[in-house]
Amino acid sequence: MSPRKTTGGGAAPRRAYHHGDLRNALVEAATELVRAGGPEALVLREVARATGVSSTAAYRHFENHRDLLEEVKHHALGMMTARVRANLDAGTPCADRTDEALRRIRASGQGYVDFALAEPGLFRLIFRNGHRGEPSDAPNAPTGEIDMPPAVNDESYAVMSDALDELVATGALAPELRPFTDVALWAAVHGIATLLLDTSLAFLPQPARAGMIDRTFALAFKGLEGFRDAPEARSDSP
Amino acid sequence: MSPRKTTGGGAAPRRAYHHGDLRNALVEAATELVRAGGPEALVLREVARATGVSSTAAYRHFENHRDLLEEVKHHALGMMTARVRANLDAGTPCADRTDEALRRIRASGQGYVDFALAEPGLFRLIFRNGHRGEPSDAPNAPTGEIDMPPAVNDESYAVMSDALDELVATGALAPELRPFTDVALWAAVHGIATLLLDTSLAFLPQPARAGMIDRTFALAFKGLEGFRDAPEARSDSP
DNA sequence: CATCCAATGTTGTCGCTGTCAACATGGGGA
DNA sequence: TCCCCATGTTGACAGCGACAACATTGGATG
Repeated sequence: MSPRKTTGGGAAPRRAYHHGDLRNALVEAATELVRAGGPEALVLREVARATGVSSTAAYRHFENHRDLLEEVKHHALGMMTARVRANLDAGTPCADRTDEALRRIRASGQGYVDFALAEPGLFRLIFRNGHRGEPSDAPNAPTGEIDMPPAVNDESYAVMSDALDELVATGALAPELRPFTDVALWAAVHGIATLLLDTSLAFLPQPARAGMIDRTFALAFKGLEGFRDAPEARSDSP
Repeated sequence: MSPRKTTGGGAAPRRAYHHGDLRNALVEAATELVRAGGPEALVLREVARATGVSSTAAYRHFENHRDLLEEVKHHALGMMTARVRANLDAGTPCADRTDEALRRIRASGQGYVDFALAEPGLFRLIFRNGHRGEPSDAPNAPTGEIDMPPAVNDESYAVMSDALDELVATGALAPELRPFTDVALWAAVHGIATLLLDTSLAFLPQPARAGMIDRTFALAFKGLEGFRDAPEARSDSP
């Protein structure tokens, strides 16, 4: 089945000592485990077993369990951004710049939630710091820069962030409110995805879950609409 | 130190064979472990060690690892609701019914985030389904009822939910938009808390983090403001 | 083409964990 | 007073991550 780098054409008896592409095969198998059972399901020995290799073979390609997990995380993150981008390209662009920016925000957010619900195991892995037994905590670390790109998934986050800049450019978003609004939108989208996965909301029938997503998006976009003018102006009309 | 159920007043030599309150002591020690290192740090043998008891003693009070974890979860959830309630009672009530409802929503949300940032280990445990190796997935399970209380923490959630009902009563929230809006608000609050804990946002300096929380709340409340009228009316003025 | 070495894979082992069965203890009801 | 069962202990097993020592090659070098 899998393309082994065997010398002759013999079937099974003479197993190739060197796998040829073990690293990728391990990542693949590990990804499958995480997809099926979440981050906790990634067991080194089982990955080796699934790949048909000895228990410690993985140590030639990864430092330790954590290292392999990190690799799978990157892999999963790639799948996620791909999904977001696909969802982005699926829709038809709007002529109006503001509408187009809003469309992109909505599309990327929808793709984000779609991925989370379609691949809960991978999604849980992506948002996970703190390995087995580690303190998993590093508050106020030495990052220095405030305006660093704070995203986890650079691309899909950049889409939304750029769209917000575009809203500022078209006058649909008050410049004073631009900072941190990307994070606020991200929070809404990430929050509904997480809640639908990790709380009792997971047990609700599909229509209710869809309604919750819609309402969350509606709330966020209504809020964004309200961000058109700076908060200082208390009067209803100029 | 700890009140053992010894017969005499002797100091140490004659250890009481029966601990007397082992169950609570175990939960306490386990909670401390989770507080320090997150859910993964809960190790049965270490809990026993910390309590000064044999490795398998816990099995007289809990079915297994998962069972103890679940108990700690309940314990942690109690702490969280306590924090929310404290934050709620700390503020001064508003005279206006609408303002008071909004104040309660904001206060409970703020308490929610405060707890998450103050106790990341416990917070992570609370929002966690899927044990070691389990599928951790149960979509569209047999819950039947749609309008069941979907919350994890009944009390603090009920506060917000009741406040939304109050907003409908005072005319500050369109009745058509009332369903699922509780979840949408919860998503925003839960989202920002989760992001600040589990992503690179955790490394940003405090002012930036505070700004993100503020902006998230502002976005949510602006959205709530926009929920005053039903979405069908497209005109700007009646 | 022959040689050898470093990359790659294996075996054996250690300490740790969760869990079970069998045994020990003793407090409180008959 | 006695004895039973809840409570705690000891010993063991399998599975895990990780390391050290060994085996096997493929490809660069002569």
